[in-house]
Amino acid sequence: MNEQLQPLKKQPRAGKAARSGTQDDIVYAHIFEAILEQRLAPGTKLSEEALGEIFGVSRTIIRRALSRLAHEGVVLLRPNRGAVVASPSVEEARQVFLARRLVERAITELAVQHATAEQLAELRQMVNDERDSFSRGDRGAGIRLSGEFHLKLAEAAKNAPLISFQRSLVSQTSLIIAQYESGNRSHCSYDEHTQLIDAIEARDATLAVNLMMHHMDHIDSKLNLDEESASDDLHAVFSHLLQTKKPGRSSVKL
Amino acid sequence: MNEQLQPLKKQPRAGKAARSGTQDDIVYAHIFEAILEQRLAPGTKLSEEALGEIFGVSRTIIRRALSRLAHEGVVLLRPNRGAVVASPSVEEARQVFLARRLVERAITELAVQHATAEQLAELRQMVNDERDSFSRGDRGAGIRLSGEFHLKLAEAAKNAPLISFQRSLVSQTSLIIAQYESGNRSHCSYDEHTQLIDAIEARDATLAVNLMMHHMDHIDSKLNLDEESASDDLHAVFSHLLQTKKPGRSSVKL
DNA sequence: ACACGGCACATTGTACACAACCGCATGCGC
DNA sequence: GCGCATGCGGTTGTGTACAATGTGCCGTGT
Repeated sequence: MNEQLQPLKKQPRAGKAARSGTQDDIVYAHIFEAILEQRLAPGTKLSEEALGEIFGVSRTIIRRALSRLAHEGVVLLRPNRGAVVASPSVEEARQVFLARRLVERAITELAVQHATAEQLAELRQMVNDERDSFSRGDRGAGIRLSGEFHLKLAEAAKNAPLISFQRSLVSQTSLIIAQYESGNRSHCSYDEHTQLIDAIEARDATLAVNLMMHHMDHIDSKLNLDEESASDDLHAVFSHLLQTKKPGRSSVKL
Repeated sequence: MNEQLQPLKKQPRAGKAARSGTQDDIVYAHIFEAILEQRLAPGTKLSEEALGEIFGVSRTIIRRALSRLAHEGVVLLRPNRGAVVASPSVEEARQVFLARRLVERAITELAVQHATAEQLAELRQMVNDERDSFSRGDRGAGIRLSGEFHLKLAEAAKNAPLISFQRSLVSQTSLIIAQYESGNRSHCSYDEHTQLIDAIEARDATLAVNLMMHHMDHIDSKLNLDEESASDDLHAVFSHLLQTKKPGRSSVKL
């Protein structure tokens, strides 16, 4: 219960997604990463005090990070009752995907217009990183990098509100993928990402948009939203029974 | 400096936009309203302590409200340097309007599909309130209600992420209108709103979308973004010189 | 006279202490 | 035996003290 990390004051945190930034960012990134990698299951309670001890900061910092996560939809903040990892219902997942189609189409068109050579190079680099993660079998990093690819693409569209919205959608999508993805197939084939970059570099808006829409089709075709639609509510209802701090033994005694 | 309001603990706050909710909401709504009504000019510094005294709450509450306003883009939060009322540049305004066209189109299509009779009735009621405000000459309330109309429409679209995004876009749009609107024309003709409701009620998606797009055209044609485009960067740069707590005397001595 | 450096003030960032609230368990009454 | 009231533990909500940072002013040196 009180296994405490280093107070992370001086930790450069070269690893993973932890941006070198304020303590907020570090805590935020760590929790977010833990959620994406399913080390924190949907429904898990996120106690402020416990997190504060773990990261060696006060509840103030934790609270801000949780607030930010709640704003992006990956954490649910219940007044007077604490925060839990969000467990998006099938309906919520559908809404997120609908919104994403909309936004990705617009982003693609804008990126065709505005993407610079440098940005395209960065995008190609990200696809490489993504491929590496999958080849290493690091599923969590793969999901995260794949999301960051789409976020980077949004930056190429040069529209601040869309970037912000995309960030929220990508976060939620990652959570949904982590929760609903069927089988062991790679959820976001990097080949499609590469083709997309090619189309953007060729300034072929029609092709790029078509590729993106097919990409979206592939993503949600890999999720078994339809099948679980009946049991979904139950899963959400009972998910708090499955709080497993340690992996394994995650079943509930009946 | 220390003219303090009632501690607002027991104030039912029947007036205006102050929803009956937590203290956060009240402070948030008041500051937001003040910004829309231009009682707080863009660039004005929002000191936590001063606001705390004014509203009779501690800095904790103020800080949350400011954070929320910053999320919606109407307040700029500079680390270690406090919060100021955002002063969107022409470029930022263009980005917001681009995003809004996108979102409003989608919302309109979805609203045609999903709007209930009850929601349509509420929308008509809001148009009435809006007309009343303009006939009373209450420009701030008019801008706010007009924004709330578009937000209500988003709710009819039944897509949570879009609603959240629309809330942010509407807030920023309101600020832009307050800052850039030329002349004294009503900025958002309620006639167009009424026609839009009619088209939605008739389930005529094509007509509704056309009306909405024309509505968007009208809104930004009323702003003189183009004219100020040359001086805009300068305006943003020098806006901190114009911090006028008292109206009048807002010019900078050269 | 101007520029640079240091000091003092003001404001924000953080942590902590106390208060309020919720959920649960125990025990009483029916 | 069942249902409800009440007390208790724990968690969150809020206020406040202290630390850290940024800003502006003033003095000094060139």
